[in-house]
Amino acid sequence: MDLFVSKYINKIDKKGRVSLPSSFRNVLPKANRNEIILYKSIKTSSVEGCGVGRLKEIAKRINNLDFFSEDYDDFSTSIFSEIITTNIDKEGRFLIPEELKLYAGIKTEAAFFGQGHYFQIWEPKKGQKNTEDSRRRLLKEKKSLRMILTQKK
Amino acid sequence: MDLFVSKYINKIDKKGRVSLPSSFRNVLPKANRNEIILYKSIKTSSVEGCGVGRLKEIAKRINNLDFFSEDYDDFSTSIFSEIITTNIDKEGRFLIPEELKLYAGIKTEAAFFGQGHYFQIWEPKKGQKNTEDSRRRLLKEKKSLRMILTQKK
DNA sequence: CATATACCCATTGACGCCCATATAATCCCA
DNA sequence: TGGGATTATATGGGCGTCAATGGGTATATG
Repeated sequence: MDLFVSKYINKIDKKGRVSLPSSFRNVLPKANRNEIILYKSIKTSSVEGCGVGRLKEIAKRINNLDFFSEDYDDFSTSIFSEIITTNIDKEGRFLIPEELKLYAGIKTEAAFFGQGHYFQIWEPKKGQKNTEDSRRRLLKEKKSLRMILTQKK
Repeated sequence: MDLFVSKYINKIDKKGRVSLPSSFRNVLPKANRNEIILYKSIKTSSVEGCGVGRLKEIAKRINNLDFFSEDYDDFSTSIFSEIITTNIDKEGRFLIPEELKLYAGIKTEAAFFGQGHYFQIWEPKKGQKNTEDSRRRLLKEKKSLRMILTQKK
């Protein structure tokens, strides 16, 4: 499985370390298995994360923009300067920077939610609520849900 | 990681020295790890910096502009004639030239913003404001943001 | 000679690496 | 197939190393 799936709740120890769920670690390419990137979610109060490979693709796209345009600066500021790289230790743990923990309201426990090509880290209760809200919204639109699930390509 | 990412705020000591963030130093090629180039940002009141290798890339970008346009002269004058090379000492510190500090309004602290293939140095508060403004502009253009972030492949 | 800059050394706190344990999952063989 | 043995995962803690910072002294440069 090369996608981030499922949900896990892990503890944050005194030093601020938290285990990246084992199944998430296995999604990372063997080459860069000891490094991930974290950033504030744009739409939710959670932290999002993924492997560095995804960042390199984004870098490539930004680099193709007009170098002297305002957009170029905006993208590179909003993306590169807000991204934080974190190292994963031999036990599979990493540190969530203080600023990001604050943004997501995370204190002693972190809830990891697989999102396919990336994952989200929530304060457990907020994450739970988000799941419920999101499911409720989805049920209101069964039609479009069916469309996605039955789509042939 | 071979890109300048994240944000760091470092102090400038009495002698005017400031540490280049460790993760930024690691982006520089092992060969020229003790030298960077600095110049005034064209579009913002910040100082931009990068490894010496990046110069060639900048030259190429400018070369792609219309040779007879005003922009060509302006960019090439503004950038090339104003570039300053600076040495990094054994502790990873360097001096920001007085003129550049003045240009960016930097006094006692320097905020380093990763920008992918280069970085910016801001007076912390101005840098903070720039980040917010830039993010605001981008959110107005959700479409283009999605274009950059969406992974297809 | 005066100022600026490079080199050396010291301090502090954060982080990485190592080792240890408990619990859970998996395996393996009688 | 059952149950003990092995392995993996999550978690806790000690300790050495490194990054950021401060300061003294030598060296250079005009």
